[in-house]
Amino acid sequence: MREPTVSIESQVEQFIGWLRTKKLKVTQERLALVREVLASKGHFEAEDLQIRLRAQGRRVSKPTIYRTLPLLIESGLLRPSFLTGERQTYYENTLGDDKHEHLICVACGRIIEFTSERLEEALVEVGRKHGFIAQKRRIELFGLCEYCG
Amino acid sequence: MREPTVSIESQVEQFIGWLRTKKLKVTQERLALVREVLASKGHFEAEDLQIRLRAQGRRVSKPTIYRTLPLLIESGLLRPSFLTGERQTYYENTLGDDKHEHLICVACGRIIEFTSERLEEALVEVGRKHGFIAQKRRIELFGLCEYCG
DNA sequence: TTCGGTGCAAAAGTTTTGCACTAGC
DNA sequence: GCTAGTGCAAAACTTTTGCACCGAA
Repeated sequence: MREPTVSIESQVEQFIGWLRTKKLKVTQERLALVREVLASKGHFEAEDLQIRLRAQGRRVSKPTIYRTLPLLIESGLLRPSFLTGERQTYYENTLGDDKHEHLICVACGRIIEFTSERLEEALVEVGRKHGFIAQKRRIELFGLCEYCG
Repeated sequence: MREPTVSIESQVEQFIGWLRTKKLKVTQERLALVREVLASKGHFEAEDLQIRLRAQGRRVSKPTIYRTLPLLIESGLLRPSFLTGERQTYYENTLGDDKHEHLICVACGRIIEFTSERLEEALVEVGRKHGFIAQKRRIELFGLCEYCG
């Protein structure tokens, strides 16, 4: 089970700081949304957020959700997620982005997480060579897993 | 400029073979669509295909396009593409998937392609360790490029 | 007190469906 | 000739917008 390396509340603080930097207001709706997004496992869509919040007794409108998602993306806490050919916009928080790569089986849909020290080193070399400062990344290999190969 | 390693017509043949395997019909519409998709550079959406085909005098309806795209994805020639937080479904063909990775600058949007022998080796090792046979991949690093860092 | 933010209702888009007709096999 | 596939029109959904009201700073 993947555990976030950074606590949710510290990420909420980061978001509040980001809002202040941008001179945007820290509203109850935005706080509820960022907490829900950070607590989410895997990918989800706009409506999932509304349903989960409603289950907690918090009512946030669709327009507000759609207006808040881009802020979460801009602030770096969220990213669109598209492993398969969904027709809708799915999202995923970025808490697990570091050091977790994915092997995706095109036959059974199984997703295997992995880490690799050699991969780490190769990427550091690439960054140095191109003068690129990497912040986040997405590494996905598509193919056949050990059960389907 | 990136050149496909495999010719378009051989990929069209592959698609025809795939259709036959699935006992699906090889229609004019499907052939026109697969050719257009394979000839496309970068990301595009359903309507782009219709417009380009119409410019060539071929008329293919939206429903047919939407019904064909999943076939192209299933057959491995196409994949959804989501570099940024677009609200619509964009696609990209998989011709250039091999040996081209991306550095994406979050500040200026610049996309730098790179290859790395060490990365190659690291990925081979990962596959071997997990009994995974990789067919395609997507490797994207998000961060600041040499001009924005 | 002042604007930016929210919710509602309606609009705008995109993707899907039902059905009659067409064309691949 | 039989079916799967196509196009049209309409429906279904997701996402956006206009506007009046509310609440954070």
